[in-house]
Amino acid sequence: MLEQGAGSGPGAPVAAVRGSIRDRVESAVREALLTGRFVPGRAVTLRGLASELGVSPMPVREAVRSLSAGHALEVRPNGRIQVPTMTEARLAEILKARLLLEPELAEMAASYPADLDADALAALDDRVDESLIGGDAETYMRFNHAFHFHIYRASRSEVLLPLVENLWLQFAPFMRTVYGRVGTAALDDHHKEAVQAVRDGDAEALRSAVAADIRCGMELLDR
Amino acid sequence: MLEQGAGSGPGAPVAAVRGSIRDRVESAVREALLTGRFVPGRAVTLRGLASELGVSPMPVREAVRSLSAGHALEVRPNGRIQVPTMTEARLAEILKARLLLEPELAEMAASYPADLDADALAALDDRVDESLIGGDAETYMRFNHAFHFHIYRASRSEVLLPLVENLWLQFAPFMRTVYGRVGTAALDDHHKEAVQAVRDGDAEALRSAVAADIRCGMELLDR
DNA sequence: ACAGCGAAATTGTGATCACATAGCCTGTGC
DNA sequence: GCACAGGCTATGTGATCACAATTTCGCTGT
Repeated sequence: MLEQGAGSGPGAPVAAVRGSIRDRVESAVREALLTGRFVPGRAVTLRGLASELGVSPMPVREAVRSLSAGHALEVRPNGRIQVPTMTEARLAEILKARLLLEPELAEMAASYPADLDADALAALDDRVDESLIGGDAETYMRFNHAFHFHIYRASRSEVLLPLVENLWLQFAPFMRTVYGRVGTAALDDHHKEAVQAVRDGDAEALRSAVAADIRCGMELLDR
Repeated sequence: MLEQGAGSGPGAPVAAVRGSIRDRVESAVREALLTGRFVPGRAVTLRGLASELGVSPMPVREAVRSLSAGHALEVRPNGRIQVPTMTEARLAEILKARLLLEPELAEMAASYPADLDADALAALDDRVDESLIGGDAETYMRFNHAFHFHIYRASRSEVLLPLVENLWLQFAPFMRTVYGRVGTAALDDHHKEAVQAVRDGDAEALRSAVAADIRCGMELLDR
């Protein structure tokens, strides 16, 4: 379920992955949350994750603790851990926060056209469209995330960006269940406008495109 | 240094030592950061904290991991942990984020006048003024934090509030060093206007007062 | 067949140990 | 006097063990 790349055999440090085992675990869980492989309400156990990833429970404890600090995972009163369930109030707040922060990041990013790299962005959008047609929700979520954060990362933000990353971790699992119900075909994003804004170097247009894209995803939920 | 017993002054609720040792450790460190007892650049070691608090390094590891996830503590490339140092860019972003989120929380809070409790809020502001005159930066920071979050908590926010808490953890240690240099006497907040707005039940006025208060603290830094 | 109870398994928490590495300090040679 | 090398210490990381609380499952009695 969570295997990532090369075999996790002992003695094979897997040069590609960086640093500590804890970081690998955290990356794996983040990826699972962002692509919707972890469904809301799903129980997450330390030993379970540990054995899935072939590591001891120790690094899992720290990774899970780190994620639950940002409400990407939920620690229930009895101590058990699970993927948070969504409520109407929480979703409304997440969308409010997104509309406040993400357009701001987009506007900041417009100051660094080289980092924005319109061609790379357009290529990502193509992959988004492909997966939309294919109806593969997991792939769609991966590339949609990549598209957005390709823009946001260009802002070179140290503060807003981590906040937004947390927000995505919080609503991604829920979105996956929505796509499971209504499918992905009905989605129409505003990525094209964003790409054009990047090509034009129009910061305000980029901000608007991002805001429109977020609102668009929101409307999907009224059904 | 980190004791959180009866010695702590009023206004320092410190979450009444619930449950796990890890939570106690995390609360203690949060409190130390928010009141400026942890100065930027200060080294934080697991064993050091553990012995200070009289616990084993294990719960400290998780508490520190949790805090570093929100950039309240910084894990350096070599693995060492320290209170983050402030940069101009980071500070600018934090203030931008505060101006985006905190007025929003204030406006949301206006929907719950009972929770806002104008009298309690005014009492907190009195304590803020007292400590401003006394020049006790640590007490001032404690009550200023209590004042703001008394308002914010009334919003019953589940998403924005944790984000703002993280922001405060990030800039509080730096503010302490500023107060150490310029003193607290020169501070003029907009708390009175906020209290009045609460009494009037004027959401827009409350939002403006909070925004003005944040901008005010920002101007202090240009010197 | 079903409700109630008790044993067993699961799970998070905390402690202790082992280890590799990065700092730091001291001692030595120039 | 100063630069450098050596060992020594401090520190984070990961593993394993013990334990209490909770859940879960199976058994029993009616």
